[in-house]
Amino acid sequence: MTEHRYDPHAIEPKWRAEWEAGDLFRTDLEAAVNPCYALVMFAYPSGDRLHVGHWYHYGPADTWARFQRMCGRSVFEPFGFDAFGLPAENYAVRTGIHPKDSTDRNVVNMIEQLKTMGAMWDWERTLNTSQPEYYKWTQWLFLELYKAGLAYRRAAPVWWCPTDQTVLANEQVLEGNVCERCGALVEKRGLTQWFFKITDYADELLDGLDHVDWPIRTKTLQRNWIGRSIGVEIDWQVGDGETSIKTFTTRPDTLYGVTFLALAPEHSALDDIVTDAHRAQVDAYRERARRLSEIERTSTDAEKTGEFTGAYALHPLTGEPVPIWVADFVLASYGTGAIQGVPAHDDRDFDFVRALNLPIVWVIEPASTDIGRDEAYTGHGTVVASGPYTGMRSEEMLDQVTADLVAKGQGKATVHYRLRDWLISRQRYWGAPIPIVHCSDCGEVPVGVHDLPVELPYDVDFSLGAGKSPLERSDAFMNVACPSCGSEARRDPDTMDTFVDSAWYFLRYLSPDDDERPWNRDLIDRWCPIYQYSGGIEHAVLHLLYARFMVKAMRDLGHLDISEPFQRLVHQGTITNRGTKMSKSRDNVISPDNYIDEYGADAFRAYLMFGFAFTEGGDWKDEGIKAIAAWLQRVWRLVDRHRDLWDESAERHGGLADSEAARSLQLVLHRSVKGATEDLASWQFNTAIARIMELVNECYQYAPVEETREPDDASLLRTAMETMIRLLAPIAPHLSEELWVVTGHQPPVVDAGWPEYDPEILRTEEVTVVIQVNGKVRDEMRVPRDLSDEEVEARALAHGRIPALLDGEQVRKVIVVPNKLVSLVV
RNA sequence: GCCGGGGUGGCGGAACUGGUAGACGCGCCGGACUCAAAAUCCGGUGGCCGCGAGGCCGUGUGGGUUCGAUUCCCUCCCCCGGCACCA
Repeated sequence: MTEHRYDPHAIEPKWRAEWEAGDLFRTDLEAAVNPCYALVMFAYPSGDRLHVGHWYHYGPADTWARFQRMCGRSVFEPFGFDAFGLPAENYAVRTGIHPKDSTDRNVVNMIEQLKTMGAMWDWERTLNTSQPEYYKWTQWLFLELYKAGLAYRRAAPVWWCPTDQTVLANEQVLEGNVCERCGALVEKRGLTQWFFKITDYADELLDGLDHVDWPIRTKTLQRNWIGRSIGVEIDWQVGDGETSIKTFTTRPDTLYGVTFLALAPEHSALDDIVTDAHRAQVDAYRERARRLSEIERTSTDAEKTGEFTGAYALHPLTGEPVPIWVADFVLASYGTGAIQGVPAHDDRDFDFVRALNLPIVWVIEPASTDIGRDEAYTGHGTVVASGPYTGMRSEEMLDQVTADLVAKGQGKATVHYRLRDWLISRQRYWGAPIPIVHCSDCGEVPVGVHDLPVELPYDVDFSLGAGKSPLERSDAFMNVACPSCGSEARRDPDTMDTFVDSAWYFLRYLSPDDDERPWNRDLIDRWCPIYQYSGGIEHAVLHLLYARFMVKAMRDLGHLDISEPFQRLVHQGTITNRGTKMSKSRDNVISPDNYIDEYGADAFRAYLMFGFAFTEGGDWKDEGIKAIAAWLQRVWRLVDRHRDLWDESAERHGGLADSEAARSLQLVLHRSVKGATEDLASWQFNTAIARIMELVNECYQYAPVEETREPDDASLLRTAMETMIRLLAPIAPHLSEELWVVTGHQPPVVDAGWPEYDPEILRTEEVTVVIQVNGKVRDEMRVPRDLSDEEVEARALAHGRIPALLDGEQVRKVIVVPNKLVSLVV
């Protein structure tokens, strides 16, 4: 028997070439059986080398997809590139290399490396958002939304990044004032920009979350971001009823606790209501507020300030006058820009009256009495000092007072959202041009569908202009005949947010070469919603929200029949090095290349799956990959040592050996299949591999190196190893393919079917039952399965040292958990 | 502050609906093989006490429910992520 060494570098390229030659991963989309669209978030080609993060995400995702295919499903696993965007453009500005050139080069290099992963990607169906064949349809989407009134242009205070020289969407501003892309501090500017009306879908975006199988964390992030507040708008008459002010509150049950109203400094009614005696101070206050940055104004630490307007509003229920203040902690952008001040039951209002020495009126008593009056009580409780409502539960009053206000015409039930419309225009070069023409006669005119794409010109000075889109410098691009009247007009110089590109790419994968329509509706009906999506949680309120919006909007415009794009979602964790995120500036980047050169792609994949819990990630350890590489060698040796079992000339025997060792192997075999099956299905790769390790260990136990085997044993051992190879196939695809052939089978192992287990075999004849005395484990016994409770109790009482432990004491209670334990209480 | 997630051996991490805590692996200790080492194969490995049988303790803290709690309830502490004058 010659020893054949496991050499990943010989095996891996060989099998990848075979798979490619056999067109193995080109899914027949029309003839799909039980379709499984396995989607990974596509890649951003900003560098040309894959990093550990790519492998950590894509390797396990492919393992999951391979598992599904082995289970008999038609699996579609595409890959593409999110190629437009800031990093490529900033790189271009820095180096002078055109973003198209660097991006195209990076894509080629990345594909080459991605192929070494041995994944099932269908490279015939790939896409690149920076290609006209793709962005033509991104522009088409824009026009569809525009026609439906879901894309509109308006002047608004928007976030501006001074470093990237462009506006940003709210979702791209982190921690209140940091650019998601470059980390610079952003500022507010009043600009005319394009928006998508995502707020029209706020309710559906919220409610739809109840019907998708996503991590709770992610759903919570989206829910908080959308921020639905159900409340009531209350009308306040000012003076003799000439003017009225609307406030928004979620707590109308505190209405009798109102001691002031406060308006945002930008509130439009201020000029009308302020009295002459207070006008100078109020104007000065407003001017001060205007000068303060958004950051300073919205800082929770800042001492609250305000100015009395001299005006009073009439309390809608009591008719009492309520002083009206202007205060900068009230935001013009939320609700009605005016609030009812209830210092007793709102933290901010409490701070406000503390700073300005205004009165406090308590109207809700907490259930517990140990709450002092040195802070606001924001919970619910019993209503006091509130006219006819006194004595009610505050929750009750909330509904009642809302109904009463509505009936009297002094209020209406309203819902407010934190979500704002999606700002999609960017003053940058490297993106899809907005397909709008500005005509001095006709105004904004959409480009005709047949004139799409509006091509992004290559030959443009893409250096950063002072707040202007680089495209604006290109007369060749800008000057165009008005599509409506034919007179000279100018194109919109902005490009679209790259999140527009990525909001629909998954629809395009199914028919990436179709130049007649953006997507093939029949195929989408068959393959969508996407059965399984995987990617980083950092997109929880960006890409994942935008894509959901886009699908819903396209459904309403009659282009789709689905309401949610992604049925199931998982997030990979992050791999760190020495406890911190890998980055070039920290000089702690782990390069996959070195490890793959040393251990092979299978070992690299397997390490990432075994060394971490997929959704958690963790710190890179060199010893970890060494260990898994050694284990793959161990697997190889196991099969290699027993090659003669598959010798054609040897006579094969059926039947199972009836020995203790054989029964044990049989049991572990079926237990491993069960465990690996369940764990792979739920992305628990580390435990799936643990189950396979147990099987390998058991095979070694069963056939120690020096021992000869009986023919019957050979049959069982052969089955065990063949099963083991198939269980390993999704994880280490190259090695498994090789072993599958070594053991006399036809490739590919990915179509060899998934092993099944026999639940009857797992139901062993004997079970170990634990005996507890007073809750402590004292002994255990082997008994026949499914023994009656009475018999188990009787045996336990007589077993081993149990009688001695009980020492004649009366057993007061006995609990029997069938086939597991018996608990004796004395 | 609010919302979400999490705290388990020296380490990575397991544990189904409450039922033997620590699977699997790393590391470490021991054995076999070897002139030797590496590699490999086999065994051991939560802590403390004990020659031993065995006992006690142990899943961030303190309490509770239960025959039995990593799991359920309450209190508090710490870590991670998100949101943050959103009314």
